Parts: sequence; structure tokens; C-alpha cells
Amino acid sequence: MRISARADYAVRAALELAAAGDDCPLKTERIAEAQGVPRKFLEGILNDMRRGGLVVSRRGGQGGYKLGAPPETITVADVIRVVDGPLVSVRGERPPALSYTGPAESLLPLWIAVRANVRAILGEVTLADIARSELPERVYKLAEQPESWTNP
Amino acid sequence: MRISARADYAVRAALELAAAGDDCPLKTERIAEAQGVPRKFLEGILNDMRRGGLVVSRRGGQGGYKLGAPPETITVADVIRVVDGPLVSVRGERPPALSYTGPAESLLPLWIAVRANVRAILGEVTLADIARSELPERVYKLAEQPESWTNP
DNA sequence: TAGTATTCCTACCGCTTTGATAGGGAAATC
DNA sequence: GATTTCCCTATCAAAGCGGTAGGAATACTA
Repeated sequence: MRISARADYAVRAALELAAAGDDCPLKTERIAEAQGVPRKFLEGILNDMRRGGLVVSRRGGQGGYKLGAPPETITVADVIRVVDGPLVSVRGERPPALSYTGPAESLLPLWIAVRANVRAILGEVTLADIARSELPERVYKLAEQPESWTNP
Repeated sequence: MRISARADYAVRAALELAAAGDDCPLKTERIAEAQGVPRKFLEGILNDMRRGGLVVSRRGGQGGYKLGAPPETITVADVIRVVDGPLVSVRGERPPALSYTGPAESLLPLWIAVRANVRAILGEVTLADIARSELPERVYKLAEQPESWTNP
């Protein structure tokens, strides 16, 4: 289960926009430098976000990008879905599309539970939460536990 | 965040073995038919599981595969790690290897929380749980909620 | 000891995805 | 009209993914 570079970059760009505020559009160059991601690559990602309605753009002189909605209303899941499609998939299918037989029958509810638990984080945390470093209680509690930081 | 075909197949094969019991080795052919997965592909997966110590094999006449440990002690996370590497990664790196700056600083604890929540499911549910269709309370509760089944 | 069944190994294949770059067209500002 | 910036298309190499082929090694059976 991997978070792609696209998704990571997209969220980081969105966070820069959230921090910049609504009346201060940022150009690709600025964001790329601030977050240390390849400019041309980021260009394409921002474009996807625009098509997805997540950001709005303006060209020319004082142009750039800004968020298309208040950062309190945009979740990380929203961003990832726009640039990468479904949050969680099994063999390229969304879990409800699967079917199992024999001793594997209860595998479906398991994948469903995994997806629900991923949503419980990514679907609840907003850009505003991260930008101001105030993750929701429940999320913070998870991140706090030392065993969450250890690799198996 | 996708579960690969390898991982899905591996878990299903392991479940067949769990259901078969310790004194009844299954051959690749049997498992492939039972779960409807390509035989030759499954062969390679079972081999990885053997190298990872998850299953033991015997060739010849009454050969086949059986679990290398009681199914109550093997979690789904164990299986996935053996065939696919780390459970959760960001841009190919494990979360603790990342670092973020500016408004993205709190992105790291977020990824950590996601991983923790994935582990909370896949690292707790054992092959025995699934094979006998008795998922732990907490997991069952998640899978039960109707909104867990809806696509966004 | 010969035969057969099964795992095991190596290599390969086509396809898609991923991460990234290049170059120029279109529009907004000055 | 010049400049700035977004926007579009095309391309690229490398890696991963899902799957296949053929045969070598080994264990049981007779």
C-alpha cells in the first residue's frame, strides 16, 4: 500500500496554497522551490487539481494558483482521489467489486475494514488541520504512540 | 493505496492452507483451482512465502504446502510483508524516512497515523480469524457500517 | 532402482504505471 | 506589444506488475 509521489506532491502543494491564503496566488515555480519537487512534474499535478476543481488558476503577470475552496473543507482524501483515483483498491478494483469463496469469504469484510480505517484518517483531516499543525485528537493520539514509528 | 494481486493471492492461498490443517499438505494445483488464480503465478508466490518462512513445502508424491506456524499466529500483515515488502510506503520510502518543511511539516505524523491504522487491522487479524469467519469485534464493527461499503 | 509427482529455479514477456522532461501555444497583465 | 504565467501534447527511461515457459532438483512409490 503505497502513497505515490504524485499524491505526496499534490498534498504538499495544496498545503502551500492553504498557508498562502486566498488572496495571494502562488506560481508553480514558488511551490516547487518551497517543497523541493520538480517544477515540470508539479505543473502537471496542479493541472489535474484544477480539472478536479480543487484549485483555481490565473495566467499572466500576477497569476498562479489558489485553493478552490476553504482549506477547512478540503480533506487529504479529496486531494489523493483527484490525482490518483480511488483511495484504496485491491487488484485495481474497489473492494465492493470483489468476491471470494471458501475460507477466503471473510476477506472482503477485511478489506472493507481497512478502507474504512484509512478513510477515518485521510477523509477527516483537512488541509487547514495540517497547515496549522493541529491534527484531530484521534489522529494525533495515533501518531503519538512510539510503536507507530517503529518499522516491523 | 492498492493491495496487489500478489498480496491478495498470497492471503487466499494461506487461508486455504489454514483451512486444510497441518497434516494435509495442499499442492499448488489444488489451491489454484480452489481460489481461481493462475497456477504458475501462484507457484512463484508460494515460493516467496516459503523463503519467508510462512509455509513449508515437500516435493514429490504426497508433497505440497502447509503453514509453517499455527494460523492463529500469522497475521495478514505478515503475509503481505513477505510477498510485497513494507505494508505502507510513501514514494517508495517508509514513513519514518521522510522529512517535510513549512506548512507540510505535520504531513509526517499524518502518514504515520495512516500506517498505524492500517496495522491496527492487518496486523491484528490472523489467518485463523478469517478462515473461521470470526473477525475481531473492532474489525467487524468497521465492516458492518453501511457507509464503509459506499464508494465516494 | 526406475518412474512419477511435485516443488524449485531462471528467464522471459508484454503491458501499464511512474516519475520526469521538452517545447511551444494561449491567455492575462503591465 | 512585451512579458509572464498557465496550459497542452508529446516523449522518455525505468520500474513494477501480472503472467508464462521450460526444465532441474528432489521426494515418494513400486
